[in-house]
Amino acid sequence: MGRAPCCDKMGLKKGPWTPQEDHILVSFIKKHGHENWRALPKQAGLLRCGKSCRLRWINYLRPDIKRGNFTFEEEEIIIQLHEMLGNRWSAIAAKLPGRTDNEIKNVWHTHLKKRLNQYQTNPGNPKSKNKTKSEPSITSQSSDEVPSSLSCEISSITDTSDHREADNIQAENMVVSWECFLEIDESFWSDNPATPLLNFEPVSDEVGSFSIDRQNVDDDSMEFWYDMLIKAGGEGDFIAHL
DNA sequence: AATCGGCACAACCGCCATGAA
DNA sequence: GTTCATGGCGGTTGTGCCGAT
Repeated sequence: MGRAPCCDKMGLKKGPWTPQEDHILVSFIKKHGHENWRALPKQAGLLRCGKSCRLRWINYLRPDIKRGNFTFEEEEIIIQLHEMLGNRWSAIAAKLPGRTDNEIKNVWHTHLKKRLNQYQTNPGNPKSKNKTKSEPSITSQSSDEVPSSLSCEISSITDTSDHREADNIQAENMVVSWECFLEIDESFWSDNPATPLLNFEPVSDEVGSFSIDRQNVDDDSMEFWYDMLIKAGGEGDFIAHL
């Protein structure tokens, strides 16, 4: 009921698009727009179904498509949005101008899922990612010493939640408390191998605190946990107080 | 040089939502 | 209210490329 017949049943072409077909499609859309995808291939003289034309245009031929590799910032945005939105690729794509849901889906399955697994299964290891200006950083006020205590300052809020805070508690151990409206699945805490290092005190899925014993946690793990906090809550810089 | 396996990505498939008739 | 056409979305597949053996 209501479903259009499949392309091959109508004797239409499938498979990779040729440059000639691309040219025909682009020229037609530039001239006439794409008000009716189903009628378009017939009017343009293409032996393709409307669905195929639409996909080709949206994922490849649109003039505002950004070609080339994803930047590190884009990948980080995808990871964060995926945590919030799940596999809603079109919603994620809407936040990344010039990128398509298909492209994001591909990059997720080929790169980012793996990277995320590495973070979670190996939090103590140095991350392979490159540092960028916009990333949170751990800084020590004395250049070559390991900080003995840390405070976390949340300087801004990046999502639409209108109420979120993270407080500083400066002590021997780092203690971070947060309050946000992102759902944090219970399994997140139990599945994470570094959890035993934490003194985790949940009040609810959304509110709680954890402390990290600096004696048992190296800098890379500290950074990992700070990243996790960023993903759950906000953004800012770690500042070490020696 | 040939083969194999993994990766990357374009394209397809099937389902759902929506709106018009 | 029902049926149908269409667009949109997420999952999956097909295929070419490239490095390892």
